[in-house]
Amino acid sequence: MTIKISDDFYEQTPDGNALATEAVMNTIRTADMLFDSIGRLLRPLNVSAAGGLVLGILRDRGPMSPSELGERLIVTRATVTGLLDSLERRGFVRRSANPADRRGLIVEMTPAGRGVVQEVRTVIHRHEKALMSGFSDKDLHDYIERLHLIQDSLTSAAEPEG
Amino acid sequence: MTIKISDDFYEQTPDGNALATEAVMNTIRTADMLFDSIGRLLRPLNVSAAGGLVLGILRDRGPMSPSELGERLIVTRATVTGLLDSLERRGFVRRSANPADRRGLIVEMTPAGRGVVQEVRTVIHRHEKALMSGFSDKDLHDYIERLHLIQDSLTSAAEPEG
DNA sequence: GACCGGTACTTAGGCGCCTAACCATATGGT
DNA sequence: ACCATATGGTTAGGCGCCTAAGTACCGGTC
Repeated sequence: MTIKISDDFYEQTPDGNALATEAVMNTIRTADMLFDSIGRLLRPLNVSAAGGLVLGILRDRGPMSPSELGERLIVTRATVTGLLDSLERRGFVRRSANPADRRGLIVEMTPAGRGVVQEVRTVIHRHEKALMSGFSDKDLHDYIERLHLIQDSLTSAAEPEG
Repeated sequence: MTIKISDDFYEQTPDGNALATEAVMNTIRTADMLFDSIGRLLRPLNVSAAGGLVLGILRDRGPMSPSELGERLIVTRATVTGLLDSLERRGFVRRSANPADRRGLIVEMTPAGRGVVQEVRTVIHRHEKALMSGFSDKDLHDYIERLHLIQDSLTSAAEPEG
């Protein structure tokens, strides 16, 4: 990501569909705004949105390897290295050797991390609820379903012989 | 952006709403997948998604200042500097002095940029149309409307005294 | 005509993401 | 045992984004 595109953008070509274009652009733009708003919310807690996710996973699932974190976050191991560097610098997380596999590490939260993760969660869930307060449960359901359809469409497009 | 979150993620807190959380997470995830897919599509053309947008705007609107580009893209001028550095390195864009204002620059496409932008547009619009082919126009309309509602909600949350 | 606040762009530094390449270790097959 | 291959993590380099700070210039005021 990230780029939002003014509404007036992107002339159509003959083989396009203006509504499809608008749907795609607005999905990206909305997500970007959401992500930014979460980042701003978390800033006072000294955590990034991505860092908050790492802590949340660690809290729910307990200590795990960087690789497993990467799988859950759906990012590469290289990205996890960077996230952990940052979280470790802030004292929220600790890397230790995995006694069962000398290549591997085990990542666990420190007490400081444990303290911040609850705040992160509370703040974010409150934010999400407020943002979506204009939607009924049915609306949200339909909306989520459409997102899933798009995701499916993307997945099958990416791996045609999946 | 960017982070996608496994579905099983994020335990709820009492003042949250699981559907709202899911809606937010899936919006971000979907957008990220969309953005990635566009990036992959554009890679053979030697343009990034953001670069493609810059070229598209320049094509539709003609030469303009970096500041105006930033407004249209909704990014800071610093970001535009980087985008233009990259596009200029690839020979798609040229910066020249603005005779009317010695602080300012004018950005315009080179012939190479003009050549690539049509390809970019065709490829992306075809992609978007294919992705959304399972949706009726009404579906797309409703979907886009919901995205707008979320954007409005975010905007009013960001500037309470707007 | 000197000054001051605002505007245009760049630079520096940080985060999050990626790919490619590189160690170290693990593991399965012969 | 030995080698090929696979896996775990890091590093290097690139992109896109940001904030903060710096330089250059504009325009209006006194």
